Amino acid sequence: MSKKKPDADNSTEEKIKAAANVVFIKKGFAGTRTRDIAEEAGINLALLNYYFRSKEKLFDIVMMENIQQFLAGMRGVLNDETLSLTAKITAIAENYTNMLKIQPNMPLFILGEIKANPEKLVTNMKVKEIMISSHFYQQLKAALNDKVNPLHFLINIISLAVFPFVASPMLKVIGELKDADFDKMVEERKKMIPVWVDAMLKTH
Amino acid sequence: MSKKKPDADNSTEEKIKAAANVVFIKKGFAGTRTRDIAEEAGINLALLNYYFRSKEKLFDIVMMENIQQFLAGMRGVLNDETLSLTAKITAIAENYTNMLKIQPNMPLFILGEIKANPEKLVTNMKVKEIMISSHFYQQLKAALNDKVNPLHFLINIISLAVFPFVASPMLKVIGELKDADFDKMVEERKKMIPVWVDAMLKTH
DNA sequence: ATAAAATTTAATCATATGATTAAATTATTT
DNA sequence: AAATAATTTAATCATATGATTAAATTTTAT
Repeated sequence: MSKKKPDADNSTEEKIKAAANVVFIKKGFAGTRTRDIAEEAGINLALLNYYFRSKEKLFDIVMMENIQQFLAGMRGVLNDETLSLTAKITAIAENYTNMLKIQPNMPLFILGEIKANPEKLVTNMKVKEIMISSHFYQQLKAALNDKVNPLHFLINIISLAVFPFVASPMLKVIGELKDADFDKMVEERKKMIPVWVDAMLKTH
Repeated sequence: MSKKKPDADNSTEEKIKAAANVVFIKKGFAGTRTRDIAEEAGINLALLNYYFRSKEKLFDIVMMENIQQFLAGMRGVLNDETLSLTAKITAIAENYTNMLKIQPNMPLFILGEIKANPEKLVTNMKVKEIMISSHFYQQLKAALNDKVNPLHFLINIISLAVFPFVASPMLKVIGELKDADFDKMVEERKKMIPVWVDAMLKTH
């Protein structure tokens, strides 16, 4: 039962998960071959099944850890009672942008897989509670005087921050953007999104 | 060379394309089995290859027609010189929303497949020309006095209109939305998006 | 050092899936 | 109606891919 290398992290298992993450995010579940994951991890195919039993089990684990990590990052900001609404929006936009600059393929991957299998999200994560019961959501509600469903603004903020990454291949064509130009735009948006959202809020 | 039924539209071919559209949009390229398309079309598998030679060829055709149809719908609005900028934004938001209510899975499908194969878009479509050289884009540029890249607002408008559909499975969980509630929100957004975008424009 | 346990591998299996073929059926032309 | 062309099908092929197995190797415990 004891580990081969109790001092190091369970390196093989982690290596497979990291490799799976890379390949799954790049190709989606259906497009991924377990052999690709094995190669990316520098191990044999059988070893993958030895550790994770099946492609789907491995996928579920990697997927869940991704979402968990994502929510963890956001949770702190959403419930920091010292931050004003505008300050929170700024922090959210920065959080998303910084994360997505590192993992630009994540949103499309997550959205695609949730669509393919919505019940997994419902069952395993408590996204709803984290969002709706957050201090941020209450501030939003207050700012809107019950005139508009706050969900609209949750959508708006996430849209403005995330959509550019989801649509980046198309934007690069339409706008003839190099990677550096895209980065520059995304940085500009970090600053402008809070201003824009403030202006939108004031229309109600 | 003559057709079996010259009066009717080439019904079998069209039936296969329609079926392929349904299945591809639902499952993506990798997740789609040609047998599923055949079944959906009510024909035999071999017939699919008889007409379209291969899965990929069929996919390319269906994909291109989708994008073409989409751009065609937008093109008229973008270049209608009688419409003010705000009127165009209203029309764009309505156009997108109405289209996406019928084909809600389209954006995720298109974005996913473009990511998997960006060069196809570049080669076959002239998205860039249609967008950047449009009357709409010039109006946007004028309204911004060269202070901000107009591309930001192209992104903003599309984000606000399209993202809710891309993220709908997640939104339905977060906001506990039934299909009817989601429809209602989307209808509300049709009216609010132009107001919001106006407010955003005025911040520059 | 030896035994036991854990890890890794090569080889193989079973199935799914894109594609082809040759024959049968249906429509069109003469 | 007969001949020709177009359409449709069942059967089959070839390959890709997820998974398993049994043996080899490496690590850990005694």
